[in-house]
Amino acid sequence: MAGKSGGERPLAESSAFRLTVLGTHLANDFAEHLRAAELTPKHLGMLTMVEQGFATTQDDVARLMRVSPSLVVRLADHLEQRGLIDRSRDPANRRRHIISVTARGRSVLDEAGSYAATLDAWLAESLGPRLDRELAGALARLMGRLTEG
Amino acid sequence: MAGKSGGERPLAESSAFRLTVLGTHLANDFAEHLRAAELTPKHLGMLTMVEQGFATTQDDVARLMRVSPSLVVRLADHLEQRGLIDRSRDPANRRRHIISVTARGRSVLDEAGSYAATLDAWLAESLGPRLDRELAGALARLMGRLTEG
DNA sequence: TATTGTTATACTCTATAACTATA
DNA sequence: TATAGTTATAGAGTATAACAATA
Repeated sequence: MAGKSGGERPLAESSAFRLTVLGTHLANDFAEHLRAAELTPKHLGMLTMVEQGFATTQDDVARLMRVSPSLVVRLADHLEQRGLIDRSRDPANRRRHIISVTARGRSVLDEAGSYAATLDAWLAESLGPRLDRELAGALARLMGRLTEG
Repeated sequence: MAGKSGGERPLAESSAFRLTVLGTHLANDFAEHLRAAELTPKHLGMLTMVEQGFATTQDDVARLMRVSPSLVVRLADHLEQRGLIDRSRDPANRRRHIISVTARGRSVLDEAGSYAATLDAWLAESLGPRLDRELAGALARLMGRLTEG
């Protein structure tokens, strides 16, 4: 009886597990939508982290998104080639690249936001007004935890 | 002014976008934890869908998880080799493989559930009792939508 | 002719390791 | 000696297409 049916809640009822399932489904939706622009959800994530001011260098992005620095190079190359970000040396520390989102990058974010609104509408329709508002509140809090720590 | 700053909520405040970010982070945590057992989050997802009765054949799994049938073959091979599922022909329709979770499979799910509980604890600690309960309610509803449709 | 599953193949994503340049 | 970024390489994950078996 070593941890056999250990009294805990089953995996399928765990909020963490449910968040991964839902998150994966929605990430698939974003991926399909972004394919036309030759972008992936990770590109969008990086763009957002920079635009929101949570990351200003590639190193920031790597830590925040928990991906390898070499992947950030690829993402940044890709975004820069398409004119969605600018890279400039930090004069204070010439090892760093300071990333900024261009006007075209912001318009990509706007367009993605408008697609996100259609997904949000599906959520709202599934949840009804009260649960939808409660979900939004919880997610806002959790995003804060991710970007702070 | 073609959809420039189109009055919508910014991407970063979309619940759908936040769910993908959170879901990806948590999926990373699951992936790290599962690595020791040579399993991925997708293996766990398949195991759960079968154990919960939402999928009984490989085709069900493919549709429910939105992955290709050929990937399901690989996942099933992997799980079967480790004794976590059984595959048997459906006598009523000999094209189908009926999947069932073995005792060892259930103990893997139990162990994963106990890891999920530690992630849930982090969520609860971040949210406090009320938001945590509200999140759980919203997620339960949304999971229902995924498995029904 | 459509469904279920399988195999062969190729491609995308991502990490690791070795390297450059700054500090 | 440590940090930021890059390059080269290899591995994991996944889809597509062609196929076999059954309905």
